[in-house]
Amino acid sequence: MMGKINYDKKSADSIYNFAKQLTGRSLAEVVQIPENAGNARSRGNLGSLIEKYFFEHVPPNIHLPDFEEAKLELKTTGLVKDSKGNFKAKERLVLTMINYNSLAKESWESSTLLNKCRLMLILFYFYQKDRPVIDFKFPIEPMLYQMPEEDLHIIKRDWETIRQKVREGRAHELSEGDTFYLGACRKGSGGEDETLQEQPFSTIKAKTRAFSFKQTYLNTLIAGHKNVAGLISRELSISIEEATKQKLNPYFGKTLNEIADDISYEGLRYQAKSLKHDLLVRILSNGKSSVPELDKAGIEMKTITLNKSGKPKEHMSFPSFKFLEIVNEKWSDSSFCEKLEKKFLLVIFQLGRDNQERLVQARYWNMPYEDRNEAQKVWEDTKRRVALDARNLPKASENSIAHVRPKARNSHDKILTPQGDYHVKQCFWLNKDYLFKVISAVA
DNA sequence: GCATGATCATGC
DNA sequence: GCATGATCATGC
Repeated sequence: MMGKINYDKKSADSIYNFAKQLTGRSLAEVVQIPENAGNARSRGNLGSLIEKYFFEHVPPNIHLPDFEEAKLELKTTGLVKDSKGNFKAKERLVLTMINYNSLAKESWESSTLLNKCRLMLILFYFYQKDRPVIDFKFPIEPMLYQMPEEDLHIIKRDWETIRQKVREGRAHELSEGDTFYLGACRKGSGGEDETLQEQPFSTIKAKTRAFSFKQTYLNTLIAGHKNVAGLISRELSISIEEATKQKLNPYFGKTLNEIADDISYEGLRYQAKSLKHDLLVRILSNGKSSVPELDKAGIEMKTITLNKSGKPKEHMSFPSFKFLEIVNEKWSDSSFCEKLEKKFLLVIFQLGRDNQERLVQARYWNMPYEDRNEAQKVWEDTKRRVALDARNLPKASENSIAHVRPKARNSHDKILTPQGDYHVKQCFWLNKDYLFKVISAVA
């Protein structure tokens, strides 16, 4: 245990410096946690334990920053390691609960969210399954987070998008795909016994939601590349949509060959089926292999190629699922559900009479609520049928929106089914007829 | 011509 | 070694 250094509750810097004592240590290594703290020692909320035993501080009401005088909100959030051993966010960062009735009346400047979370001290612990929370180490320095100028206008607009949906009486239709960095995430049980909330402009009750920073956005903060110069011009503070359009503008109407020439891309010989996607990533990132702004917002870029008559040539695939997992999964926790709640950047190519594909359109889209419900039916049906016979799954002709088909390296790329045999890997696909409807609708 | 099954090259 | 973002190929 360390000698106790005092801190000044009125000073964010002082609180920040005090918090640094945790770096490289666990809570239990820094302060004595009473034995009688009971369950809290092992499974309690680490954030509350930090407040109580480390800061010895009692926060005011939930609408104010935890350190009211310093206008500083304290957050404690988990890290895990990715396959390369780098830290990434275990989950999204919940900022504050949404009250639909008051949100509808708020302005951004006087909002509960900004008032509470304008300045945050974020403590990152390394999550380890089955260990007591007081033994989780804090492997990296705490972060004093103030919304960066180049992110602020995007977060503000996200907030306005959410408020707008509430003002339209559509709080029950909210989805994380509505927005870029700030999400309205589900909060609470989510099961059959979920308590739903009133909303001001509709009699339909809505799921309990909270404002949160998307996991993808948090990841970029952790990776420390939030300041990389990329898609967005800081001076202009333009929207992500506008920045995308500007980047792609020179290439509309051009063939793949012409585009590749323009950006000195040598890879056209290459036969990967992701050629167009790869080309676009290079354009949007100025030659790099990822686009930080799309990553931050968790945006899925998908290409659609139209045949000569203007209809999509192919269905749209998603990552494969595992037979043994889907049978025990819940729709709201499934990766297909998570994907469909995202925002998509659809980049459209069209095959011309000369058999050349040209870039014709780029648009943002997220899947409407009713369509997500329809996709859920396909998913539920798939779950049910996998348990009965993994070789008999929903076909494209059975539903207007989605179906299931193979997605594998080849016919030998198989995994175990509940029936005990091996069958080629499958994934969910959005039907091309549905995609045609999507891109035909006025933006 | 469409529905379904099979497969590509790449990057991590 | 495998997931990824897709396109190719075949049979009806």
